[in-house]
Amino acid sequence: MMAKAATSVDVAKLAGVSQSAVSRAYTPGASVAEHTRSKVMDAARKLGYRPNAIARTLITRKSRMIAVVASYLDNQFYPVVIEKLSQRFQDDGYHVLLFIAQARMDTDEFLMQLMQYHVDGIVMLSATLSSGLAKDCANAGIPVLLFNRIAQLGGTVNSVASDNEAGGRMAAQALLAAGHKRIGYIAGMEDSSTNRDREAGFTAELAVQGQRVFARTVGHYSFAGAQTAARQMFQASDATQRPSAVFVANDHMAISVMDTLRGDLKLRVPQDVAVIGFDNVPQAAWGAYSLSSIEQDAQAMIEATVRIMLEQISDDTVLAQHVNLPVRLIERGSTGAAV
Amino acid sequence: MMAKAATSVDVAKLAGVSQSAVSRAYTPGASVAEHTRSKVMDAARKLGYRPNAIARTLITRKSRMIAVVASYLDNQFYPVVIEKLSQRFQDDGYHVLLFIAQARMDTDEFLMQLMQYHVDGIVMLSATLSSGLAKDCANAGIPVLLFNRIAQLGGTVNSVASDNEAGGRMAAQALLAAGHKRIGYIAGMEDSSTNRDREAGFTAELAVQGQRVFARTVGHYSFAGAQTAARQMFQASDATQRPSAVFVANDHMAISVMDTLRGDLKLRVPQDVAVIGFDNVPQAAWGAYSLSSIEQDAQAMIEATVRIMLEQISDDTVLAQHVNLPVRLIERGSTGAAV
DNA sequence: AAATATGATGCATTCGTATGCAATACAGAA
DNA sequence: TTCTGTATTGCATACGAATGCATCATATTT
Repeated sequence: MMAKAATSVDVAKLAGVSQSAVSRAYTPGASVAEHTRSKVMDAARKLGYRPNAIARTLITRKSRMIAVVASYLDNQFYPVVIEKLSQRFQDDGYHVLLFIAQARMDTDEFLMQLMQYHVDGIVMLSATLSSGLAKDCANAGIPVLLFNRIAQLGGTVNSVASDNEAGGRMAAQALLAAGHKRIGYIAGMEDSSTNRDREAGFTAELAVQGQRVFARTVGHYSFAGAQTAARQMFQASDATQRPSAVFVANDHMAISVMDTLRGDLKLRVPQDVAVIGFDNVPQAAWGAYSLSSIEQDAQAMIEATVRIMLEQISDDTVLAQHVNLPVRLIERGSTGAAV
Repeated sequence: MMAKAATSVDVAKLAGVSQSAVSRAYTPGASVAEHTRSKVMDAARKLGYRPNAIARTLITRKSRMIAVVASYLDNQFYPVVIEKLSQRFQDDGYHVLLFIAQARMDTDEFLMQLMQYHVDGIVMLSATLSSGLAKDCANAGIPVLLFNRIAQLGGTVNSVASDNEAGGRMAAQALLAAGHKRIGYIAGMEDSSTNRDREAGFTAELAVQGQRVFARTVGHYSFAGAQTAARQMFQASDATQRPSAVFVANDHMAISVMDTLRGDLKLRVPQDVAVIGFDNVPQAAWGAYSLSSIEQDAQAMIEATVRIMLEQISDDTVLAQHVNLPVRLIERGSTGAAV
């Protein structure tokens, strides 16, 4: 057993043609007679031949592999995106090399390894990459795309994101329209572009209506961090000392906030505190939460991502693109809307 | 721009040595003088040289890539596993090629593509593979491991799973101990080994105590399917006509069941119906659900998976292994336990 | 029938690295 | 000093498929 796999030479021999003919039989658009092609395919079938993608990559310099870099998959937004993104790439004949960025390891170091595999492109779902590495990728002709965040790295890096600022404004409008006067904000990571933009839109819209953020704490986009942030914000026993509504920078944290409000602090949602999140992850629709949220159009983001990557792979003179997609308010029970 | 990457030949030229010397400088344990190695490394640094993993794979026949096949990432059990599994493989210098099995495509066809990439091993997180393909993999010397399911494919395929039968028994014991007399079961996929074993253990333990399953519906491991299954099972308005407790084949469905019980059917958990799930996904601990569950030791499963894969990669005479790990009951509010 | 265009095929080379083998250098031993 | 052993090094080749170029066969045109 463990018979060494058949090569194009073996197939050629059996089919009575040259190795080139075999190669051409597998190359769409190549110049081969239908007659020869079928001879090749017959021989290939008999031998169980499959072209060796590694050897092909070596000479064509296209691996048809896309690296996808993610960090925490706790936040359900990412698994959903990874699943759909993989499917879309697969539909176009690309394969996804998944890299989980770990806090304890050097992301740059790992990306260098990916470059050794000659990936055709890199999609960064979470961690950002250093400007030095961005330059390396540009030099190597490997397109890079930041998903759900904005590039602060000059013109070589693409980005696909939602209109987070507009989303922040929508969240403010929803809470203001419900008559809230004391509105809090629980931030994600201070230095992330999503947090910055969501907060900017949010405070700007509050200002339009003559309000300011009543309270602000930081949850670092983590479940545990959000719990702490919620406790800090709502510790006051006097109801007038705490917000009557809160905008949480993403759903992942918002769910943690709701649990904390109800469980630890014995506050009702939405009667005592209205909560609105961002992303519209699947769990936001779960009955126990019925979380109002600003929906990101994940499907559109994915389509844009795939389109841009394929464009840049096929033509490396295409300039970096920055896509900003519209978001949408989904009102549910957590802001007092009819469920 | 887009300078073609430096090759070992370029480095050799600059360092004044042969290409072989460069190769050896990067091969642990190869015969190179320290003097030459440092000359090579200096030159490599100047040129930004990185060994080409593709070319290396072609000749060594080891890609250091592991294919991970998953299907639905909705069930949070899988994202968690994928995240940790990727990290563990990364720690050992392996890279994960992720394949999302889609219902509409032929999984076998896709796996053939993976084999073209000369992956060193395949981990199947969900979809099973055909016996024909299993044989192909064995012939090609590619170890295959079924994660969270048992192989029904003879001796060539490894598997790592939990003791699902014991888990089913634990679930039954927990509900019986609470005094329930009408106990239902909501099944996953009828033909999956997990469903089969969990149900077998569950009904066996009920039988020991002189009970039978009071009602049974099928949720197919999907969120929507579980909703339907719950409605069917609990439609009776007369409380004595419906179960007072239900074991749901996994947490993903159990959460859907709880939502349906509370939202649609206006039943309280655990007062009207006790619910217990399987997997102990992160969401089971969320305050709004506080779902009792049979915990799978994901970390141990991952360790076993990595260990087996690495063993088989380094020595293809190692026989297929079947690991069955113990599970543990986690009692929470949904079965009336103190929260 | 001769001239030209078109399609099909094979030859030889290439991609970048690893490795068996022979050659060399240098050490210590006799 | 000469010989034997060991550590380095370079040469040449292999991995498996793609492709430019030349060749040859067939179809079309005049």
